[in-house]
Amino acid sequence: MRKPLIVIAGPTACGKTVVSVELAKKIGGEIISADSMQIYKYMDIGTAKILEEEKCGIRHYLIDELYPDDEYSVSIFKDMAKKYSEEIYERGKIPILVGGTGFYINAFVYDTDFEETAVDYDYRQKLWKIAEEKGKDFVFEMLRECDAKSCEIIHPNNLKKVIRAIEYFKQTGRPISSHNEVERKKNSPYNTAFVILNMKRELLYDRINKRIDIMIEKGLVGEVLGLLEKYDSSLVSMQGLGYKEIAEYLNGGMSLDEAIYILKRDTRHFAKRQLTWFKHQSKNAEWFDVTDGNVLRAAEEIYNFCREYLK
RNA sequence: GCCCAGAUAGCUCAGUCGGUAGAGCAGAGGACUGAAAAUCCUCGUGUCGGCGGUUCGAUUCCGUCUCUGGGCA
Repeated sequence: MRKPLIVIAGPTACGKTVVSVELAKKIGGEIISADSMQIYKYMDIGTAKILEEEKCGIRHYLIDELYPDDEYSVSIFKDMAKKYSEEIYERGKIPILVGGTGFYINAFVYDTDFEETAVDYDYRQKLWKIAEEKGKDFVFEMLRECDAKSCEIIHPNNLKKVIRAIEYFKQTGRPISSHNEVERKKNSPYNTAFVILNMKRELLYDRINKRIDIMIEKGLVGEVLGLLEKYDSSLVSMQGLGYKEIAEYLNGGMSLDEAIYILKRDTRHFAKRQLTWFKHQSKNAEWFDVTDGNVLRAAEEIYNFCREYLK
């Protein structure tokens, strides 16, 4: 018997947080955040992190658990999420995976195997340097020697992925392309009610723009300033939307207006990428339109949809 | 009122020594399996301001009108 699991996904600013709390109340669920940025402490305004009072007593996991200079990745997420979900089942509750990081969600839902190898940062650095000196194509040809199949899948310009594929081969002696093929065919160990929230594009973009204005009003600049006093701007956490743009403004790279313009634009682009992911990578998902902004109605409909999976 | 400079894609602009046009941004679509809020790929027809004239042919040259900057009064 597969264990019940609820997933609430959707693009940024579509209202996942509020809907998920409503649903958790109805079904006796606890929330696990599938978000690559809300995991970090001190990054509150820019990540639109849920406030304590908004949690309504519902337990939330994987929020505020790491420091901005801690390592975080799909693999770490999956392990932590798995640990928490088991605790939730033991307590007789239902885990609700909520977030916009589709890659993380799939890793958990399909229990993707990331093997035991550690990330080899030095080797990545070395390959990055080779690319700088001899060009991306040179590194791409290096990949061809160990994993020709990946060369058909990965674009030569996508250095990051080319390097990861080479790193994977170095560590395991097997091509990442065949590993991916196996993982992709996996069946989920969960009986998942996969919910995706969406709304009219125009409205979504409008909400994103407004949300960023509110972040600025709430003091995003001060938050980033505080982070920069303690942490390096090259950290992965500091590449998050809202952090890298404001950091650039604070470093004198652009005006505040420019930074805000770019932040809004890039967040819109990000929302589009999320939607593309869900559209094609989230199989058997049920889409719910929340254009009308009626959270209670949405929660009710989603509740009815989920009940099937909880029997 | 006079003089100058503009008016071309949603925006900023390039260009056509006369053969109906192209960049960046916006926008749209897509990929993705240990950096994912990351990384990468694809997509550009629009009365070339209006009306006349010259010409086989005008967005391009000429005239005129309208609008927008700037200058002089």
